[in-house]
Amino acid sequence: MDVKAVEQKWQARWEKSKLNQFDKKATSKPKHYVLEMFSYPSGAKLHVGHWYNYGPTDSYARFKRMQGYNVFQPMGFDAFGLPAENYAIKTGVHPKDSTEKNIETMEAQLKAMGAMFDWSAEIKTCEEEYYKWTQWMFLALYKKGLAYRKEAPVNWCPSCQTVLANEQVEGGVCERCGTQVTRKNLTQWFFKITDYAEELLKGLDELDWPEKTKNMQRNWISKSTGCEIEFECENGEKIRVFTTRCDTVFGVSYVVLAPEHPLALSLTTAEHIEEVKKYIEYAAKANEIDRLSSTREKTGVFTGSYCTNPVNGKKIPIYLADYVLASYGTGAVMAVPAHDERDYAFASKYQLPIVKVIESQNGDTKLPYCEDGIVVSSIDFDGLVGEEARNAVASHLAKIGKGGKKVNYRLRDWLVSRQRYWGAPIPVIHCPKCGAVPVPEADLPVKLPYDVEFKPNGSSPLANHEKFMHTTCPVCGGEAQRDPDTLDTFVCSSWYYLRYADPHNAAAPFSKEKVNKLLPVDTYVGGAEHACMHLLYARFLTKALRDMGYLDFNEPFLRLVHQGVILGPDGNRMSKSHGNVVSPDEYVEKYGSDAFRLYLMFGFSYTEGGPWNDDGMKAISKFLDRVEKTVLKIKEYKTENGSLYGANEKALDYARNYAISKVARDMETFSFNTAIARMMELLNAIGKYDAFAEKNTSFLKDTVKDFVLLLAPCAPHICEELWEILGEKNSVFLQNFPKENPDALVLDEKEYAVQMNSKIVCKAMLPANGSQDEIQSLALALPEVQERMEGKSLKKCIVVTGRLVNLIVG
RNA sequence: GCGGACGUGGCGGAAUUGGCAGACGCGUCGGACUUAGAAUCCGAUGGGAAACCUUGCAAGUUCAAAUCUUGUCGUCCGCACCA
Repeated sequence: MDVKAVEQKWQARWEKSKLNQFDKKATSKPKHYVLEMFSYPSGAKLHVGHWYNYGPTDSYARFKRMQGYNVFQPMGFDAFGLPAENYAIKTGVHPKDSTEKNIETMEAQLKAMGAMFDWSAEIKTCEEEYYKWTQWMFLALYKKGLAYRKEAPVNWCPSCQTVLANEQVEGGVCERCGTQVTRKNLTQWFFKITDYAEELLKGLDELDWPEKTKNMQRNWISKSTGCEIEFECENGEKIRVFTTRCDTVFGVSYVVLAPEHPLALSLTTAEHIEEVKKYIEYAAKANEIDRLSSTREKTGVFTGSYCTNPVNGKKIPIYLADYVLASYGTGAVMAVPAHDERDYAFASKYQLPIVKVIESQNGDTKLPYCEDGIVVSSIDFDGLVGEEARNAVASHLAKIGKGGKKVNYRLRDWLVSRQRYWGAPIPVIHCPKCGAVPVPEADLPVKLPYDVEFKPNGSSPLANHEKFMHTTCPVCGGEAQRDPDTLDTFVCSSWYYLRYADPHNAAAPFSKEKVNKLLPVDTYVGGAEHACMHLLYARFLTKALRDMGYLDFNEPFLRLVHQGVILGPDGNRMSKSHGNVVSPDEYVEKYGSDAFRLYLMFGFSYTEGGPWNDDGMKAISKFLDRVEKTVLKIKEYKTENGSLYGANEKALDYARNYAISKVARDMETFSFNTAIARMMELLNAIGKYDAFAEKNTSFLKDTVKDFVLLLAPCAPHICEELWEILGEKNSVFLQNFPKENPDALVLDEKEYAVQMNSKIVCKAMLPANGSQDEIQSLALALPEVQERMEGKSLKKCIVVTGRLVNLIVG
């Protein structure tokens, strides 16, 4: 078969007949929205990772289609972003030009893959008709009070020359370029994702997502239930601390503020001011180096002030220390050295009192003792344990007006402004009189100008574009400046799956009706690296849009699958420096798109991935050759012996229906490797039956047809061709996926493993549905059993119907 | 440090969820067809001469463990002073 010609033939036919498009009219079929994470138009060509994401998932989509679903599978490009801009800085090619060119080549390649993408719904996030609505999203959130601007210590990547969201910092390092991130106090735009912390956490329980991913999100949101306690200072200021261990409040020996705490300076006495200022400076610098290590030696400084422990009136010194984070809880903690390792280390170093107020229930209390235990030396609360003690203390604090129960989350608000060029401009105007004013919706989009000097200089490239920056205030009409920042590209990708439902709507981001009909996404497939970024942001935006009345569902992605990673043949991650990059093109050229896709499905467990192997590629190609040969041979047979149905036919019928039932199950669970293994078995069974001199050829032909239908989602071009060769007129993808005939799967006898005292003695054909007694007596009658029964008697017999019988003798 | 996942032939990987470990395929070996090779087809293939031994290692529960429990080693990932 001329694979190339066959691929082109069918791709052209599919396009002409609009076979790949979602049927907007069909109402009787249930919809199924299959989505692959859209790609960033980098470099020029699709890499193995793209094929591995899109190929098998497309086979899943085709499978669902043949099962009778109205499948929607769109594709688009996440086109804004840093790489294009960095490339521009290096080469001088404008990001818009390089991006558009890259998209063009990638479109052609994606089409050559033969996936049933509905290109009529294509999205490119860098186009005005799309980013207009990204800006609209920003304004909608702003109006709802979910977008705000504030000065805060933020993450700054010195290499990318922009601020980053918390989620984009991995271990203190920029997620993109690996540069150490520094901290800066800057005024930036944030989305109030924290308003949804609880729902984002709870919603995970309902989702059909990998547990690991759900746990990563849980971990990232990190809910902690505790208590806020107010310590009043001598000068009347009040310090609120957050603690999960209010049962230790009688053991507080000092209070610590983060160096950035707003009260840090006002609480410092004249005597200590020099030292404190020096420490704050030191801490700011230390922040930049590493405040990451928990093994780092604790440092701090005394402010000279004292506050009062609300439960016992004790006078308590106030310290500053950088082991307390300004951004979590209240930025202040009560230190209980006896029952917290960090406080213990600090107190030991600065010779602060260590007061034991918890005792281990088994009597052995070695400090610092950080487990739950019996409260001691705490007046009314003595004798209470753990949660019980915490409840009692919390309600006491509430009663005296000094605090009470409080829930905290580790999740921070999403910082969305970026000091870069290639993104959607933030639709805000800064007026000297009116402050930050949103751009009226009618004026959207705020167009990204083309002629911009985008060499980074620490400020936003747009800031230097006079024409862009200069504008008038929509409120007062006076002279004003545009916001020079652009939106994080994760904002663009946090709603694209909604736009696909209504991609050409010029009046709104999408119609509520269309989105409610097509969403949520039923099956979403993409890399695991987005667990705490894209996948979290998209959930947030969906919930926010729901609360604003734009849609009626709670979660965007009902089911999530992560594909694994294909490594180089040497087992390392593919990279140019390793010299182990496998380029799909050569293989597609040599073996065809179907063979390449099929190898990716068969050679790995889909969610695991693994090292590339050339021999496996050849093996799959051989399998496809055998398929073709078999079909060509059997198609020539005259249909005869239609009523012949003996043991051989029964065996082939079993193989056929066994394959049908297993393939359907395995395709559903993305177990593509085993699905294809079952098809190989069926092909072997077909070959075996074909070797018989006397055979029922019309039955054989039907079986071969079923085989082609089973394989069609995985090898779409070749199976279309074979389907046509078999004399069929309509596309194989308009056929129903075969359904198994349960009768054919019923066997009279099955091979049982016969065990005596749990050791296998022999194997025997016994009634498939025999009763306990029946199987037992048949087993006992077996010669191999009789032999070993001499002088022994049966104590017990275990029968697993259809599989095994275990005779316990003694 | 905390949390999670994983560990099965020479290799990629299966195992109806506690029921014959090693499906399917690669590789290897043998054979057929060939002057020969390539391709193709057929057969064998966890180890061991055998009793038997085998799912990282060591215990345990069970009639029965790759699967459950505990400990231990190793690999990978996530979080990292979160009070």
